[in-house]
Amino acid sequence: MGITERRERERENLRATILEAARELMSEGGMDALSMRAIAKRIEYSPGTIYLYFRDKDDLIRSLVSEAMNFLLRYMRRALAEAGPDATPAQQHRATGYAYVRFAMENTAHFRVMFDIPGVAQMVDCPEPSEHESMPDHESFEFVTELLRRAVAAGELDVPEPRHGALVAWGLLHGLISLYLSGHLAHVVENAEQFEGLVDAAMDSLYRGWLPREDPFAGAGTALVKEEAS
Amino acid sequence: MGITERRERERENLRATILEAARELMSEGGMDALSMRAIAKRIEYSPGTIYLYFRDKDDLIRSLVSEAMNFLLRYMRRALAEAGPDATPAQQHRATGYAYVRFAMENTAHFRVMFDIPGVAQMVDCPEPSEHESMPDHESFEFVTELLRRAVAAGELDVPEPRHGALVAWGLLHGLISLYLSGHLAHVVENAEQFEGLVDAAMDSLYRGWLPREDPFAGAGTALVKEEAS
DNA sequence: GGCGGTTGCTGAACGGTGTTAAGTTGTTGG
DNA sequence: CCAACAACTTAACACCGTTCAGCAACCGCC
Repeated sequence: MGITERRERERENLRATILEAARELMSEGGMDALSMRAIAKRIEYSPGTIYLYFRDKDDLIRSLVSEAMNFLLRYMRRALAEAGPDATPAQQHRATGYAYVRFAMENTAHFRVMFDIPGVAQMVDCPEPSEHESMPDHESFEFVTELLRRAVAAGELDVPEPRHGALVAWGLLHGLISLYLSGHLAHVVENAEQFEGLVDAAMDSLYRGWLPREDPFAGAGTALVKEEAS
Repeated sequence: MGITERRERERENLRATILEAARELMSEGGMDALSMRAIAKRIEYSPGTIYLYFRDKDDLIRSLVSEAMNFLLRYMRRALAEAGPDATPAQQHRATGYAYVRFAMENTAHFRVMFDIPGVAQMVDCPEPSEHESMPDHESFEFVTELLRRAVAAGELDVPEPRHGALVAWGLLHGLISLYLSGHLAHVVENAEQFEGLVDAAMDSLYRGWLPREDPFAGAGTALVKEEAS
């Protein structure tokens, strides 16, 4: 059965080659440069060949996103490892946040294909059953939530609802990155360093809101800024 | 000179008609449905005609974005008016935040064209000199910053750097909306009401971090969660 | 009144896109 | 040895943004 195995291997090989070419094109020229014909030309195959390995362009992008998700996960794991074994849960959470930002800065094209394309989330979430391994999208999210939960258990933070808290932190960083990458902050933050400062300030604001209070009555102050009219 | 004026009026009229058709197509079928040919068919003109009123598809989109920006601004002004004349600055700030979210929910297509398309910010920022009235993009941003500054002046909030603070609030809401609209929160927040709850929680976290503290030493706790290794 | 020039618009074309179906190889198994 | 199959190509289809020659209808002017 060595022959059929070699066939299988070669088949997987071409599939990987296609994905690699797609990844390169995306990184080099953005999403516009990612066309089926361009991929075909780069790997020196006919455009039709790609459709023997991917049902769709969407299918191909789905694989690209899945790849990028795993890549992001590695960023976060590495940040966790670099934070050291005696880092507190809150420190670990902050480290994963920075990893998210760093991933977006160092792999802008991947970040964009993950989050800019409408409907890509549904695509990755529900592939045809057993098509490919499911995405680590909310796997990593659950992981971050767990960090927050541990920080609460340790008395380090006071997050009313860790699930919400994780979402808030994610949204905060994601929004800042998104606005920065799309150029809407061009008039406010001029370069990457300034943006890092902004991220720092954002995290400070967030964690300061989550600090446990000695004064048991201090929490009531929140109502101050709550809107009364719906 | 009534004739040339009528000509001018008719010209502007067709321009407006084109924009209206584009707006409708965008709202109905998303960004994919917004093609020059589809616009032409809808207004019953030849595709080439559009190029007599807009240099580019980008130019057309730029106008669409400019429109949407003004629309968003109206949302925020209205929210401010509805908040009442005796609303505190912080309450006003929160109201504009909700207006931002409401705008995104009720005009998803407009929101997308404003923020999803790469490079649209630069397009709107620097149109050819005196092409059209400049965008209210960071006009509204400056306005929100001012609200925050006033809240600080009134002793209602303690925001170290209002400019950063406004960005953080913007990023937080924008990120949550962006993630929600792209479907990445589908597994965590199931419907619009849950999302509103999430927005509430996010705002609570944010403002809680900005509450002024009686205890002058409490602020030092922020360092607790700051990462030491770079 | 007729005429040159301008204006507003058309329709076809060009090169690009994703996608598919028929056709062409080369290999393999009975 | 030949039928079946797999991998791949080729050519087409329908769409896209964009351009440009041409064509009526109208303008001011002689």
